Amino acid sequence: MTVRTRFAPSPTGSLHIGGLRTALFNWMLAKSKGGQFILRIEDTDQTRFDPTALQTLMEALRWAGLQWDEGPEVGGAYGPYVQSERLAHYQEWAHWLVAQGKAYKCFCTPERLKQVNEEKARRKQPPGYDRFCRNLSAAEVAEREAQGLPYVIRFKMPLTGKTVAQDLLRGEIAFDNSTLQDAVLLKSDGFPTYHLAVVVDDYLMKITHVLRANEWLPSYPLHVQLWQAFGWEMPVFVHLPVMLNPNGSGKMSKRNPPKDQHGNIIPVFVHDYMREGYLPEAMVNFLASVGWTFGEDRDVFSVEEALARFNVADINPNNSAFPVEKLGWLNGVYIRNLAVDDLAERLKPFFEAAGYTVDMDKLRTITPALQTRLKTLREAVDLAGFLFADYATFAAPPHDLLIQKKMDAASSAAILQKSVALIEALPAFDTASLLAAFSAKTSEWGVNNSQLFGVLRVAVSAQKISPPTFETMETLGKPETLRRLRLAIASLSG
RNA sequence: GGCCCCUUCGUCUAGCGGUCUAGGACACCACCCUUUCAAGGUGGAUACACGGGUUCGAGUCCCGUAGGGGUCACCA
Repeated sequence: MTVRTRFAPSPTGSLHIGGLRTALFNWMLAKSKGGQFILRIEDTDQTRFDPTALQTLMEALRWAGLQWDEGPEVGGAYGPYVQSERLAHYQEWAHWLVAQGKAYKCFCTPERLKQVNEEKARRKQPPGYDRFCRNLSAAEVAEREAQGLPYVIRFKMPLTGKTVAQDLLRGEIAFDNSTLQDAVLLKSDGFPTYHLAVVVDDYLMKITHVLRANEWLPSYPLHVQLWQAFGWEMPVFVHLPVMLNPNGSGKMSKRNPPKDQHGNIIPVFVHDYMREGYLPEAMVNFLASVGWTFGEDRDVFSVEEALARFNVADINPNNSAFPVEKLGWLNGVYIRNLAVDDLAERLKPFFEAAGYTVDMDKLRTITPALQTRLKTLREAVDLAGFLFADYATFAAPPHDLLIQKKMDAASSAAILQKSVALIEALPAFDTASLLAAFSAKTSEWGVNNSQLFGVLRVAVSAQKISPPTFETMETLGKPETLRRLRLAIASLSG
């Protein structure tokens, strides 16, 4: 039997980082077994539908390399893959359950439901539907239908006994049926709830393994009962651990975004990570290693290597804090492993997004210096954006930035004067030549490396932190370097 | 609160009854290197939640307790 897994998000907004991991595990299981990975869109809540979400979702999945074998834009033998286009199936099966006596029509209004719950709250009873319509006689039902009253279809949960659910990671989980509800299967607008749609579709689409967030565990017995009521053979269920806030205090939420130790907001959407310049390879490596381990004490691995040894049963069932710091480190590792030209190409759009016009020759010149300094691609803009700014707008840095430890304006200006002369006399203008020429002068000029290179750095970059000074100079070119040094001298003497 | 899940360093984790004086990684600290910032090198500190069992032997199995998390919609 070929393995078929699915990722079934609802298009209500951007893709959550946790959703991407759920998709990844599903994809890994299918791909590691030579099976199919299906994308299904669960848009059964008309009130929360976001028309832009589907595109965003597919973009994020493709960015991460999780191409689906069946689903929107690619089709497949079990379509359509959008639930709002499959209403007839859900209605058919919901009414089938009613005909079998396993579900019933409920005519209770939202107002009555609210009243029931308020009454229960007053008596300190747990909330829930009181099953009023479950006991309606055939005549009473017929009468309400004749009146044209709207209704929902509810599942007739067994009142006694236990529902035993199987989870691959946890074994058997038993629930007392008496604690379970008569859940709504079909809403009054004719749309199914998640519970009905997920069971019907997983069956119809021949899904063999359901990997979903463990938030679904509480409604799992309902699903088990549904599968049994239909008489269908269940897929294997795996409830995935949830990624919590970095401090472990709760789910990573969109409304209260988590913060790191510096008070910076930690993004929860995949698109935020794309925008910050995380590499998809690093992101996949990272997500795969939260809840699952490659083994051999290895933390850096390719997705192909992961596929070769992936086994769902090895997933760790306990929730985990979202290790952001590790993601940054991993992304840095992947950046450092990139070929220089590749990195330069990936960096280009980030400079452009910041409004700079990118000269690829310049970018390639400075890229090796940036490579060991980045955790994200976007950080390159803060570090080296000045290289791509219009030279005409360059303003000489202020004194206090220029003047290094144990130096003053006069000595700094003097050093810069000598530097101008040295560069002008230099036959070549590249990092190695500059380094050799300047290194030879420190003792003669009575300064140390830190002082000399420091004043030069600030003079050409106007930044205290920058890529290495001579790489920066080479990238700027000789005329611009000299111009900036003279500007600094003028600034110091002014 | 009811129900359900989970519990090894600050964090992600290895461990599936003896090889554990508990291994790796991130973060942290120190030192080295050094042109700022990084990267790199070396070293260091830090964990089996607690209490009972089972067993010759428990981080590993069982039961309690505690803690954390999830969930209680005509949302998914």
